Formats: sequence, C-alpha cells, structure tokens
Amino acid sequence: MIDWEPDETVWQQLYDILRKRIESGHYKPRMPIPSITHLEQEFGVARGTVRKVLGKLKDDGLLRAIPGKGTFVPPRGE
Amino acid sequence: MIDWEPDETVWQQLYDILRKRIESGHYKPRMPIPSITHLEQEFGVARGTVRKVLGKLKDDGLLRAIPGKGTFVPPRGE
DNA sequence: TAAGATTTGTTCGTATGTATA
DNA sequence: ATATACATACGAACAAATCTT
Repeated sequence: MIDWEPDETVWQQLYDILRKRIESGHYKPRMPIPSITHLEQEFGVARGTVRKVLGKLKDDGLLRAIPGKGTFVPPRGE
Repeated sequence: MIDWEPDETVWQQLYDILRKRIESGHYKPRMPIPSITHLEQEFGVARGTVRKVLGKLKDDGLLRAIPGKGTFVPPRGE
C-alpha cells in the first residue's frame, strides 16, 4: 500500500488512503476507525506518522478523536 | 526573537535565549521546560536545531531530559 | 472497590535525506 | 568538505481517559 520509493512522502500517501476510506464510506459515520496501534501495524509505519495523518484529518473535520475511546468519523453535518 | 539575517547562527541565538530563561528563573527548578515540539513552534525552527541547543544546555548541566516525561531544570547542587 | 486492558495523547531519543552557504 | 538548518520517519517510554472484569 505504501510506496517505499516514493514520489510522495509516507505520511502524504497514508493521508490519501485514509481520506479515501472515509469519503468512500469504507469507514462509516459514528463508527470508530481502527486504533492508532492497529494502523501502525496495518501499514507498517511509526506511531508518529499515523498521528500526523490523523491530526490533519481532524483539522479537515473528517475525524474526531476521543481519548480513551477511539477516533470516529463524525456524522454528516456535525 | 530569532534574527534571520544573523550575526550569530540560529542555534547560538536560541542557546542564549534559553540559557537566560533558565538563569533568570523564568524556567524554574524541578519544573519541565516547554517540549521540543513546543519550542520548535514558538521559535519557528526545526527539531534538530532545538535538540542541538538542548544538548548543549544538558552538557552544561543546566537541563536534564527524561524520555517520556520532559526536560527539566535540575534542582540546585544536583 | 480495584485491577487490568485498550486507546488517545505527549514526550525524548535517533537516524536519514535535502538544501544552502 | 564542513557546518548549518530543515523535513521526514523511525522507536520507546510515560501519561490520562475509558471500559471491563
């Protein structure tokens, strides 16, 4: 999934992948996405890289994190 | 704060600034100073530059870093 | 009530690559 | 060539919130 001889950086590629999963409905509103630890393992990247991407998606309003619970796709319009 | 057409290098200027903050008591003993990430943002410099300066202040005995916790001003005499 | 597991959040430590002067 | 400075990316430890047993 991640290209290790990249035109784009790792975090940019991961951003694109997760954004598509949200916008395509693969990750559904009101549902938690996989945990940071799970995403690290799924994509073989470091925690910091995952957190950087999730931070940007939060800035975009596409995700909302709740400490101790998980990271959610907000319901539409909220 | 940082002069971008410098007589001194960026890291030297940052060293002077942080040293003054420690010696003036602006950063107090037993208290953590702002994180590396915070200092990056406060001064608009790169992580490597902050780490270079903190490394020198540690060599001087003016700071002590504890992984996962923070970077502290040691109590006097310790 | 207490203890453990899970999850997000934060921190320092380290390495590599690129660009510039 | 060397030093400066930036960005990226890795790892590890610590902390706090939440939930379950």
